[in-house]
Amino acid sequence: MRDNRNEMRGPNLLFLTDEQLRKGIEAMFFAYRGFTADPDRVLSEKGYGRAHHRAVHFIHRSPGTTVNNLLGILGVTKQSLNRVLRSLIDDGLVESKVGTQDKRERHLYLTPAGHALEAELSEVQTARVRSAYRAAGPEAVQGFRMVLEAMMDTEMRRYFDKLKETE
Amino acid sequence: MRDNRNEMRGPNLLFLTDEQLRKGIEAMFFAYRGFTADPDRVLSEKGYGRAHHRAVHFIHRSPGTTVNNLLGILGVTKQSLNRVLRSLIDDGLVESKVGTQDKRERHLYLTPAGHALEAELSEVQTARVRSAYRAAGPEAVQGFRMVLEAMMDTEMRRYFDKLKETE
DNA sequence: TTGGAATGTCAACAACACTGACGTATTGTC
DNA sequence: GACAATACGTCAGTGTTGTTGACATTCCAA
Repeated sequence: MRDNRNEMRGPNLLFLTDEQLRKGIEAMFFAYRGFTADPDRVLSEKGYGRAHHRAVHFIHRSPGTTVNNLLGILGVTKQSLNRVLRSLIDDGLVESKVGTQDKRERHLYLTPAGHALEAELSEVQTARVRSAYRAAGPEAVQGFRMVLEAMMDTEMRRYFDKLKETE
Repeated sequence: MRDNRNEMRGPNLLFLTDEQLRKGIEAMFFAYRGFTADPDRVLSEKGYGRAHHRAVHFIHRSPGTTVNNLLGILGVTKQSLNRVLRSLIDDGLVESKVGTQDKRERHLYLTPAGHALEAELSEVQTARVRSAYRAAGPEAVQGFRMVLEAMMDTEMRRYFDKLKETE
């Protein structure tokens, strides 16, 4: 059985009760739905899915990234990623260039059309996050980010920190 | 084009820059993966998926809830939910009782086996959230919750608040 | 009592993840 | 130069989870 008496250890641990934790879990569930709702709408109009969004986002973030690197970030199999990349390349949103040093690698870039889709997706998703940030205030946002980072797998945090370096 | 010059409106708006927002988006993505990783492992051992987890969670949370109510909370089609409920009922984890007042309704309850699975899933997921909360501290947790709530669709927040009433 | 609304079920299909196996080109090593 | 390892792509098969469409049952109100 889980320790359910954190309350008795002092008032500063009240935020660790099972009830608080469960509400955090539910908040995470509902919020993530909102988080993806707007991009999902845009994507489905164009016959794409969430997987395409993720690929486009991280290629935009790290232009020239290799397939292997993207695989690590997204945490899916190459077969799964390949299906998505295939359609993006065929539709002219992503360009795949053979590596100059290592010709086995493929470096991925967004085409102008790819940048347009990225901008559209980013637009609607950022709007919601911005609105949430504004409503909650700067200190809340800092706490939000701290909890999220602590919630990641260590391996994922490595990728996250790498992306953060552009800060 | 999005306004990219919030910095110029005063130092208190620095948290609303595009860069900050994008990092928030990525944090949300990576953190949600961690958030679901542990339950996913438990579920796949037993031949279930994330949808089963959600159903079990909310039936546990609101015993006797109807299919229709669950539909609203989960935001999927009834056909999709039905498949999940079907397997849970067949496996003896969930009981479906015909309503006494309105015989069209089915009221859902966890069986002892259902409660056991719920406890196991809750255990591993809560452990991660608890650890993240502990690492971030109470004020961060409060901010985390505020941002998440502001990020929900208004309709989802209604469900969330309803669940919160048991506080 | 009859027709419409609400509730739930069955069937078929699509998106997207997975495993496993294999092929090809390139790189690095012995 | 032979050979293993790496990077990428692909084919085939499977499973979960979402979708639409069709349909049975139950309730309620005209």
